[in-house]
Amino acid sequence: MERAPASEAELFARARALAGHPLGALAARLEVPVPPDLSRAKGWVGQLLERALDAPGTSRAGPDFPELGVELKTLPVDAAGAPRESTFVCTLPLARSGGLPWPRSPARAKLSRVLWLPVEADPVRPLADRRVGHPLLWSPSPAEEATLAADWDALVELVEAGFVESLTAHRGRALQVRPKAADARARTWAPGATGDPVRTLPRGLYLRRDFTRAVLARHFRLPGPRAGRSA
DNA sequence: TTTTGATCATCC
DNA sequence: GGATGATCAAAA
Repeated sequence: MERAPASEAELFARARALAGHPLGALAARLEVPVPPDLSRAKGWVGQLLERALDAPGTSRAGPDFPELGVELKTLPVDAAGAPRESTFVCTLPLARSGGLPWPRSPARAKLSRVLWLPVEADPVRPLADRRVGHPLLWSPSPAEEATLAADWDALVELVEAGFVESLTAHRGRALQVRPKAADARARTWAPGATGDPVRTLPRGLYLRRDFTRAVLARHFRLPGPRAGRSA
């Protein structure tokens, strides 16, 4: 396992082969040390799976599999297979979002083709024992894409109008804007209310958990939103 | 310092 | 319990 997968089919086959395996076994095979927990290694699972799937490299710009145009996203899920967290999409280009329509947005570029890889994320379960789930190769449906596009346009419009400081994570049906920085003191430039640039906290675009839950539910028959108790 | 990978910690 | 805002590490 050294070369990058040459096709989507090969990538997906490799991902399927990981299903059911504990992270500890994959880490051992790759000779990667397992941290005691994720508090000081929040990206560890994602980076481990990149390696397990022979992604060309880590921390590069662009899709994880450039030849295939596929983005890899690990997804922390609970015992029922439902996502436990929102999903980071990309940094929000605060200073230059103006005139950037959804079709050419970095968000669309990231989300046009995604290999979702669920991973058990029950915090009481030791990291090494958490298993990889079944993969899903996904592109937004027309309805999903319409929702994403509408969110992008609305959020970017607020930023352009100088409302970044009052933009909270409550905005957006599928996409939301949240801090994305080393800490709360980080600063970048954004349009201000007066039209002059102002320094502000860097923001990222995240996929709401209900959105990814629905994506998984359509494919895997998981409990959807407001699912009742089992009979 | 920025981009990549995300989860943590707190408040409601 | 769940969402929001804050934070952590590696690599380039």
